[in-house]
Amino acid sequence: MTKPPARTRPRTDTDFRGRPSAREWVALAVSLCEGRGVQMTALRRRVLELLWASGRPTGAYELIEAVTLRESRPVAPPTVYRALHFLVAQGLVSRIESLNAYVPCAHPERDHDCLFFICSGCRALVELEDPRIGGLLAEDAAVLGFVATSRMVEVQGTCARCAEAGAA
Amino acid sequence: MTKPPARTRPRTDTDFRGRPSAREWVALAVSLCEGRGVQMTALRRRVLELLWASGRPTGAYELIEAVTLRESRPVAPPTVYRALHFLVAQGLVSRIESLNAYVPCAHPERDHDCLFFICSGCRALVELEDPRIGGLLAEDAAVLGFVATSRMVEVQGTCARCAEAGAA
DNA sequence: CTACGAAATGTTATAATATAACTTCATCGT
DNA sequence: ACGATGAAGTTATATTATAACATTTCGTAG
Repeated sequence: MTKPPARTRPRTDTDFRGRPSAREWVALAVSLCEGRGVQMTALRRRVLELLWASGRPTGAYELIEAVTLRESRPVAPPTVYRALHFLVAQGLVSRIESLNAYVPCAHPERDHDCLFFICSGCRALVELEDPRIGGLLAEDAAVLGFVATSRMVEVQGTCARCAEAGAA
Repeated sequence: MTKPPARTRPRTDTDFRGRPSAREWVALAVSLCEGRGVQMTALRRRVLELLWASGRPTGAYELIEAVTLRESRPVAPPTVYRALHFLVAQGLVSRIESLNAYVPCAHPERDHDCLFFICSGCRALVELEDPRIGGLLAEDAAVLGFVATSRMVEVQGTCARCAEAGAA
């Protein structure tokens, strides 16, 4: 009774680290940019690699430090912020508003309608696709005559692992 | 086929300004606090009134200025931030993450599962309740073994009025 | 009534996040 | 080479938020 008929199964990557190797994933991003006629420059790529390597939501200033280290030269905020803007615009990276942080998008090849589950215990993030949510949001937007350009759905809480461990 | 069976109708206030008068609404907030045994102090109430009066998502520093004016004395950031934390914790105010701004919650008496539609044309915000979204999020969380404590759903776009006017 | 504790607020300084404005560099087509 | 364009460098600053500690307020136990 409380269980609605399963229509489309939500799909998750449980932990977005892992599966595609860094190289595969970055290569995909590069080819997407080529296909769109936009430039995946060295800097943008570096930011993308570092973000992927981090394996968790990462703040801009943390990235600035990481790029500085990796390039062995000081890199100022606007440089990294510009790269991030580009990557977000290309759908390769999502900004997590409730953390002021950034994550690589697990499936940049698909037009993404992602939900983010953020564990306050371990700071990990799980990205999940559930097209049903997008459908309802579209429906609600239509009722309002509202033309949506982007959506963000972020759920705070405790992941399974941390819940077991009794953390918060 | 594409239309799911309507279960619960979404409900909106179209524009959260208007309907309840400032006095009614603040009185409701006060009585909720009494019922919970928490203190609605003069400062917290002042912040709430100013937020309600503003009629749109309002930044913390804008509120600081407004309180300063209204109280005819300088008020420092922590003072207002503390009031905002309290009001958010009590469900009287929502923080809009994608704007770094705050809005009074239209229906503090109900446990809220609100969606926010944010117009980039006129900066207005529409709050909408759609229990179906909360249901799906709960379902997805369950699949992950994730224990949710709070959610945010924010949709950016253009409201009906601005769309007509051809704004962006 | 006063002394205490708890909660709220005041005060000062600073942290964390992000962008404005302008300059320089690289690349590409002519 | 030349100029146009987009990217990146550079400097300064805006915006948002909190840490840390002092003071006030107020109910209540003694």
